Amino acid sequence: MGATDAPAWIVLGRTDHGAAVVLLDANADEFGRDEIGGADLSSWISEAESRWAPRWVWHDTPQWYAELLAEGVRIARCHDLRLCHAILRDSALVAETAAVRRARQWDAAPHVDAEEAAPTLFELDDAPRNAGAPDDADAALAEFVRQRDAVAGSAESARLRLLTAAESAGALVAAELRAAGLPWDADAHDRILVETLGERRPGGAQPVKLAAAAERVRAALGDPSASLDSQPKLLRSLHRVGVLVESTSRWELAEQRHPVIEPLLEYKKLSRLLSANGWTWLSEWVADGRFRPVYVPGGVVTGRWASSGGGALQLPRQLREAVRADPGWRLVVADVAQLEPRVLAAMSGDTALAAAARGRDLYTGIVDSGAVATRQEAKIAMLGAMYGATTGESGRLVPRLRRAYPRAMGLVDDAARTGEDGGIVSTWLGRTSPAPSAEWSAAQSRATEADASGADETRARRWARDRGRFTRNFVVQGTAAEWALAWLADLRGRLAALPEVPAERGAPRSGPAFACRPHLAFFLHDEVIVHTPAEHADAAAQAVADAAASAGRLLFGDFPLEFRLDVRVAETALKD
DNA sequence: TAGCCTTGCGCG
DNA sequence: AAAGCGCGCAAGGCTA
Repeated sequence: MGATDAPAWIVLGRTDHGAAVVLLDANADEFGRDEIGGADLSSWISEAESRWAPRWVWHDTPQWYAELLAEGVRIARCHDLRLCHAILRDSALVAETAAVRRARQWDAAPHVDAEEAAPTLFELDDAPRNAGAPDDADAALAEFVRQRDAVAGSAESARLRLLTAAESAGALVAAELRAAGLPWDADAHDRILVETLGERRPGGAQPVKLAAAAERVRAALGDPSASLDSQPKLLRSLHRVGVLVESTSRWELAEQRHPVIEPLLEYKKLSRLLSANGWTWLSEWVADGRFRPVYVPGGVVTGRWASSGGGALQLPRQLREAVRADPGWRLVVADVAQLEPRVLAAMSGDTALAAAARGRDLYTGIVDSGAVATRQEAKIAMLGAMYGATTGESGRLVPRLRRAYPRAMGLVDDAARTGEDGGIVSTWLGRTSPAPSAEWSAAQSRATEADASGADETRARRWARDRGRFTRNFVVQGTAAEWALAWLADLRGRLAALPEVPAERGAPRSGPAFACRPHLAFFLHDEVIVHTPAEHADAAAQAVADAAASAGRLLFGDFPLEFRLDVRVAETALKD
């Protein structure tokens, strides 16, 4: 690495023998280019990172960063071309999307590890969508320039810069979360399973307590061979003994009075634990004291992360006790109180709702304002407003919120109306909802034709309402996801600046780039878990809180709203 | 027998 | 059977 001006950006691309690097100045003008052999790549990147702290531009974060992390190289900033392409291509804030939209090769699905990919992935007729984004430097540079132009040409370029930076930072976090893993105590998990399901039995037989529950169900059904795992068969068995339900869901069963109900609900609960997070899950997903789920940034239309494998987004609260810090380490478990209503208050500029949220539980604040009588009512009403409830208690309470918080409610009502009319809506930073499908539009025009049937009209109206509820929620859920990305990105930086502990106090199972300092270990929409040496736990907890305040300012400036956190420092993630 | 669909339930 | 959004996953049943 020779003497050269500091590049603001470095574009990376694959070559046959390693990587091509393109050095760009702050205007994204190229002023240098080099080829690095594969064996030297991580050390070159490491040195460039410490010398210049550039923003790395690459086609797809997991395909570059996983390997760097494995070799102990951490970077501060990147620009993920695939993720940013998806945002800019659809954003209503971009005035001229044609160039980005034309670059179809960047419409790539999230990368899936070769070992996890099903063979069919490459046989489908929409193969180009799954082919992955181009990985050579010239293609990356060209796409980067297109994206820069798209952002620069926007009247809201500051928001789009923030969004693309946050999305890219999220991609780094996702790779780091996978590399670090969530500390998981397999023995504690096993104890929970044995305690709940009973002793494991050989030969694939059901564990003791589960089998006992099954026997009680069969006794109540008067049928020793009744099948409990097949919905149609179970339904017929229930009908035979006079339990006339239409489904076998918990909600409907719970309303029935019959000796079979209690053991059946018990059986379903235990059976669910066994199949979703039993010993099979444990041996498949927990290795060497870590649960390493695959996070998929931007995997949900709203901008939330999805996950692939391991059910990272569905870990039952029941198992939280198995999340356990390494010896001498602690967990900082933090979640945001009522994130979405707070985000709604901020983005709509509703000072009355912000006032209700100040210094307290937001739902309590709504009660104190006199809009509704109880906290439970406030919660049901607020969720109903954000999800589009029209019936039941929720639908009945929403109008009271409309009177008390017209600006906030006006924002979601407008989003719903736009969606019903076939329009698109955008989050605070500019992520934009997909346009309606051709089928949806066809159904709407069909309903306006002179010979449209009543069924045509009913269907069109139902689909319009469905879409209205989607766009109503999109703006809130999507902006909440943006806030959470900003929180994560800021927190990641703060944790990296905390002091290391000596190597012998490290958490070697967390991977070389994290082993000796506080690091993120889990993220779920509005919650983070940080794994930290005990002596830095307070500093890490402070970082979590400071990052939340920082994220609020980054998105909403001086708007008087706090994002309250519930922060706990403990050895397990068990909720008290 | 593979692949798709439905049901049900876990999470926010 | 949730009312009212967004997901992933396992299991059974159906179909080609």
